Amino acid sequence: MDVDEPAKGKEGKPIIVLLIGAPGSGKSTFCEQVMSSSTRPWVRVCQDTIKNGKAGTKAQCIDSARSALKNGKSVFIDRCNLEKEQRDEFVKLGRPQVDVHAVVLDLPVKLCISRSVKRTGHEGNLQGGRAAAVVNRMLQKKELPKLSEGYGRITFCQNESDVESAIGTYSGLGPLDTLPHGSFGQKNPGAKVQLGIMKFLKKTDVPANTESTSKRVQDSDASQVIGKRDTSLKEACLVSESANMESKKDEEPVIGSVGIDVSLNDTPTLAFPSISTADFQFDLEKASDIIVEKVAEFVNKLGNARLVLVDLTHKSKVLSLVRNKAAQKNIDSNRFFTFVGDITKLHSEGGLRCNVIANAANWRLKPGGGGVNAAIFSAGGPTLEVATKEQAKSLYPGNAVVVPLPSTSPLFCREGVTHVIHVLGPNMNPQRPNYLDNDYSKGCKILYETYTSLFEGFASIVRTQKKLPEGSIEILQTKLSEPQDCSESAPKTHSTNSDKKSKREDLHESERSKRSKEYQDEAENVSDSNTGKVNLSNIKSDGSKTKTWGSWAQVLYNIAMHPEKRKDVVLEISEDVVILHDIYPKAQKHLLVVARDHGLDCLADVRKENLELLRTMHAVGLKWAEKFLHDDSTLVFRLGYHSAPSMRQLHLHVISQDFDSAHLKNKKHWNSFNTAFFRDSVDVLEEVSSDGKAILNDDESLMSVELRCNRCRSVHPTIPKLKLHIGRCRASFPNTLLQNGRLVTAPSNANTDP
DNA sequence: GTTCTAGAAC
DNA sequence: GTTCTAGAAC
Repeated sequence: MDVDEPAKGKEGKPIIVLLIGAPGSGKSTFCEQVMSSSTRPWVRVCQDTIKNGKAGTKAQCIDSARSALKNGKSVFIDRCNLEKEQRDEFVKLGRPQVDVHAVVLDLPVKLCISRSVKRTGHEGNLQGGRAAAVVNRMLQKKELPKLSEGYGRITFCQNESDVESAIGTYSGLGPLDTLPHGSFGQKNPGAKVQLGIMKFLKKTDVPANTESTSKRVQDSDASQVIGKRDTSLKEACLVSESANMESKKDEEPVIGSVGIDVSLNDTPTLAFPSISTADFQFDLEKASDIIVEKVAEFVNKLGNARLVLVDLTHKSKVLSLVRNKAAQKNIDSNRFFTFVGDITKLHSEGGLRCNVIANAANWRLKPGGGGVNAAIFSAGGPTLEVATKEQAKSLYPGNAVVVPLPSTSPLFCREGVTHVIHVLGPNMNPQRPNYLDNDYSKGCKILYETYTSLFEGFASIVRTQKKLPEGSIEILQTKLSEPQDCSESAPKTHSTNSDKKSKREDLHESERSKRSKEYQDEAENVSDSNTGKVNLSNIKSDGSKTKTWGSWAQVLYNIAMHPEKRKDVVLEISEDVVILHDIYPKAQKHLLVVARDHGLDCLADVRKENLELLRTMHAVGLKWAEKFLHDDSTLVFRLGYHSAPSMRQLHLHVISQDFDSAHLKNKKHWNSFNTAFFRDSVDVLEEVSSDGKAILNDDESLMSVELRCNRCRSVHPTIPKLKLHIGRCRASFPNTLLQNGRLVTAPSNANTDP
C-alpha cells in the first residue's frame, strides 16, 4: 500500500479528509461507513452537530480537528466545503506532518435534493422547495478542489458505485497505511445538456488527463514518465465542449488507482476486444488467424500507433492463440500486444492509455446484451448513446462506426478515450440475429471486413489527430473487397468532430440504401414490441426510410389538409399555413403554425427548397405572438420546432414561457420545450439557409434529463415541484435565449426581465 | 399526442 | 396513505 511515501517511523501519519459535497450528497454516511469498519482511529468533525448535537461554527470545527490530529487521530471534515475559501484553513491543518485528502461527492443534483428533502421532511411544511433551493444555491458556488490547493490525494465520486469504492478504500486503510497520492476518479464539468448552468459555476474543468504536466510521479513498481501535453487530445476536448471551456495551464497530473504511472502518453492506441468469438461463437482458431493477419497488415501503416487486443481474463484462449501467432509472424510487440483487463478501465485500473476503444456492438447500436457492449455503453454513459445515435442508427456485420466521444462522457474524462469504434462481426450463434449457420467462408470474409473497418476507422482518427500527410496511411485508399450487400459503407462512417455533419449525412444515406429486408423486419419488430410506439420504419418507393405515424398522430395532418372542417380550433388559414391553438396547450398561450405542404411531416424533411415556407411560418408565428403581447406584455414567447415531433405534419410551436398549464404533466412535456430537443425557429432558419437542413437533437434521452428551470436553471425533483418553482421564479432567462431573437417579448420589455 | 393505472417513491 | 412516474393502450 505504501506507494507514495514509504513510512519512515513505526507510526502511521494521521490524515485529514475533507468531504466535499452538497447537502444530501452522503458525506455523513460516508464517514459513518468508514468509521464503522476501519481499524484506524477516526474522528468525524461535523459542523451540523459540533455544538452538542447542534450546528456550530467553522472555527469550532478547526479547533476540534486540530486537537484530534494532535492526538494522532485521523479526521473527517464533514461540512459542505464547496468553495476553496471554505477549505483553505482545513488544508493548512495538514502538511507537512499530516496528509490532506479530499473526497468529492459530486452526485447528481437531483439525488442530493431528494435526500435533503427527505431529511428535512419533519421540520415543517417548507421542506421540499426549500431544500431544493438550498442545494441549488450551494452548488452554484461549487469549486472543485485541485491538488495544487494542497491535497495529497483527491477522490472524485460521481455516482454511488464511485462512493462505495471510495468507502472501501478508506475503510481498508489501517493505522500504518498510506494511500497513493494523486487525483482519482472523474471530474464532472457538467453534462452536455446542462451547459446553461455552467455560467453559475465559478470555474469549469477541462476533463482530467487532457492537460497533464510533465511532473514525475513515483511509483513502487513502475516509474515510466511520459508526461507530454497531448495537444490533439486537448483539441478534441475543446472542440466538443467549445462553449464555456477555459483552458488551464496548471492542471494536475492524474494517476491511475493501481499505482502505475499513467500520465499522458501521446502514442495513439486502439484497444479492441476479440470480435465475434464470445457471444457470436466464432471459431477461435479462425478468428485468431484473422486478427493476426489484419494486425500484421495494419501495424506498419499506422505510424507509431499501437493496437492492443484486450480480454477480461488471463484464461482467454483467443488471447494466447493470438499471442503465439503474432510472435510467429514477428509482429513488433511495441506496436501490437495483448492485454488482460477491463476495456472500460484500461487507464484507471490497468495503467494503459488508449485513446480509442472498439466495441463489439449489436446491430442496433444500443446498450445491453451483456459482455463488452453492455460494459462500454455503461461506462460511456448516456452521452455515448447520444453520440452514437448521431453517427448511425444501425450497423451491418463487417462494418464500423467511429463515434467521437463528448468530453462529458466518463470514458473520456476518466480513461482519456476520445473515440469509440462500434463494430459488428459475423454471428455463428443461432440465437442471435444474422446467424450464418456455420458458413465460415462467409463468416471469415465478414470478420476480415470487420477488422479492416475497425483499423481503418482507427487510422482515420490517427490521421486526423496527428494531421499526418495523406499518403502515410495508404491503407485508407485501398478498396475493400465487395462481399455482401453492405460492407463498403465503412469508410463513410469515419468521422471526426469537425466534419461530423457531413459524415452523418453520408452514413445515413448509405445505411438507408443498404437496409436489407431482413433488418427492416427486425427493426420493426423491435420498435413495435420494445417501445410500444407506432412510428415504425417504412421504406418509401425511392428506397429511403421514412416514419409511419399512428392514427392519433394524424390529427394535425388532417387539419392541414382540411382546415375548414375544424373551425373550432383553427385561428387562421392561408395558402401555406394553418394556425391553431394547441389542443393541449402547455402554457398560457400555445399556438401551432402548421405547414400545408403534403409530404412535409417534420423538421427532418425540411430542405433548402422549404426555406420560404419556414420564413412564412416564422413570420405568422411572430405576428400572433405580438398580438398576444399586445394584450399581455408580461408574456414571453419562444418559437421553435421539436426535433422529433409526435404529431405528423411540420408545425411550429409558438409558446409562452410561463408553462402555466394543467396539460404540462410529465418530463417529456417539459423537456421537449426546454432542452436542445426544441429547435428555435431562428436557428432552424439559419441552418436551412446555410446547410440546406436543420440540426436535429432527436435523442430520446433528452426527454429524461433532470428538470431544470427555464430561467435560473435550478434542478427540481418532480414535475409538481418544478411547476411550483417556475410559478415564482423571476430570474432572467439564460443568455443563449436572450440572444438572436430567440425570445419574443413586448417592445417595452426589450429582452430584459426584472 | 392523451389516458389509465400499477407500483415506486415519498 | 398519498404523490408521482412511467409504461401500455389507444
